Amino acid sequence: MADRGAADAMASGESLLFLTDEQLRRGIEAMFFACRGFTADPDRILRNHAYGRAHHRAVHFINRAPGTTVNNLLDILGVTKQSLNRVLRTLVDDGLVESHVGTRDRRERHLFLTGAGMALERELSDAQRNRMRAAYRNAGPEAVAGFRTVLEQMMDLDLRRHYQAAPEQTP
Amino acid sequence: MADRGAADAMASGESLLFLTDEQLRRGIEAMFFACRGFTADPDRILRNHAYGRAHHRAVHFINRAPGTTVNNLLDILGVTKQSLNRVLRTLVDDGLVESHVGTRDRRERHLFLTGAGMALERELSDAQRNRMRAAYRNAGPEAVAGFRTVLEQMMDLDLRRHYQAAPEQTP
DNA sequence: TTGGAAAGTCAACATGGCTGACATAAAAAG
DNA sequence: CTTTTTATGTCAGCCATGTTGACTTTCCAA
Repeated sequence: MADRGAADAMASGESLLFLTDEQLRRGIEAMFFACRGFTADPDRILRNHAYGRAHHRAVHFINRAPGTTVNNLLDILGVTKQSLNRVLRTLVDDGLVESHVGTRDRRERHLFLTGAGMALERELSDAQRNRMRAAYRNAGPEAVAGFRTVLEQMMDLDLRRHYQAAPEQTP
Repeated sequence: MADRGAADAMASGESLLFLTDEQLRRGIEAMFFACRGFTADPDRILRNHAYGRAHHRAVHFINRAPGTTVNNLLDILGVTKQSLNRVLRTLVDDGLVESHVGTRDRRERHLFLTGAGMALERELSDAQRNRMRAAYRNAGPEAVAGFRTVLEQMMDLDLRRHYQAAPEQTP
C-alpha cells in the first residue's frame, strides 16, 4: 500500500489525486539519475576534445537553428554573455563555429557550424540519440508518448518561448 | 510528415523502428529543458540559504537513507570525497546534518538530518514535488506511467545498483 | 601485529557560472 | 544630424564545485 506503482495509476484516473509523497519522490530521483545518465556519454566524448558541457550546449543549439544570433543563444541558454562568449570564442578559434555579420542588421552576428563543428555535433548527438533510442525501445511506444507528454509539461512551467529561433542567410 | 508526433507512435508498435533523428532530437531537447526546469525551484530556494546544488543532493540522499555512510554517499553522488567533504562540513557546521560514529564499525560515520536539516529538505522537496505533481496532473495518468517507464530505462543504462542503501542506528 | 579500509584534511588547479565596467559599431529615435 | 539604444565583445575578479595527489588518524580484520 505504501507504493501503488505506475500500473495502478494507469488503471484509474482518480488515482493521480492520491499520488503519495513517496511516489513523487521516486519520480524526482528518477529525474536526477536520468539527467546524469543523459549527460554521461557526451561528457566522456567532450573530455577527449578538451571541451565541456557549455560547448556542447552551444554546438547543439547552433546546429538546431543555424544562423541564430548571439542574443538568441543567450536567451535559450540562460547564461550571461561573458559566460557564453568564453565558450563561443574557443569554438570559433578552433574552427568549429563561424560568425557572420548580419545583412539586415550589421550589429548582429549569425552563428553557423563549420564542417568540423557539424562533425562534433554529430558525434555528441549520436551518443545521446543511441541512448534515447535504447530507452525508447525498451520502454515501448505508449511509454514514449507519455514520456514526452510529461516532459513537455515540466518544461512549460518555465520556458518554451525560446523553442523556435529565426535563422538568416546561409553562408 | 516531417513530424509524426507522439500520437502516431502510440498507434502502431512498429513506428518505433522508424523514429527519426528529428524525433529523437526533440526528446533530447525536452530532457535538457526539463532538467533545467526541474532544478529551477530548488536553486532559487538554495540561494536564499547560501547553499548550492551540491548541498541539495547531499541533503536529499541523507534524508532518503538516514544513517547512510560517507562511502555510500560518495558512491551515489559520484563525486570525490574531497568534493563531498567540503559540502558535508558546512552542513555539519551549520547544524543541518549530524555525523555519528558507527557501532558495528567505528571507522564509519553515519549521517542524519537534524530538525533544521529536515526543514530544509522539506522546503526543497516540496518545491520539486509541487512541480512534479503539476506536470503529472496536466499530463494524465497514462502519460505518467510511460514517463516513469522511460526514465527508468534511461537510468538503467548507467546506475541503479546504488538505488538502495543500508541504514544503521537511529540516534 | 600488520595491512588495508573509512574518513578527514591540505594544497593546487580547471571549469563555468556570476558581476561590474567599459569599448565599439550600428541602428533607431529625436 | 545628434543622441540614445542595442548587439556584441572584452577585461578583471569572485564563487561554487568538480578534479588530483599526498598525508594522517582511526580502527577492523587477516
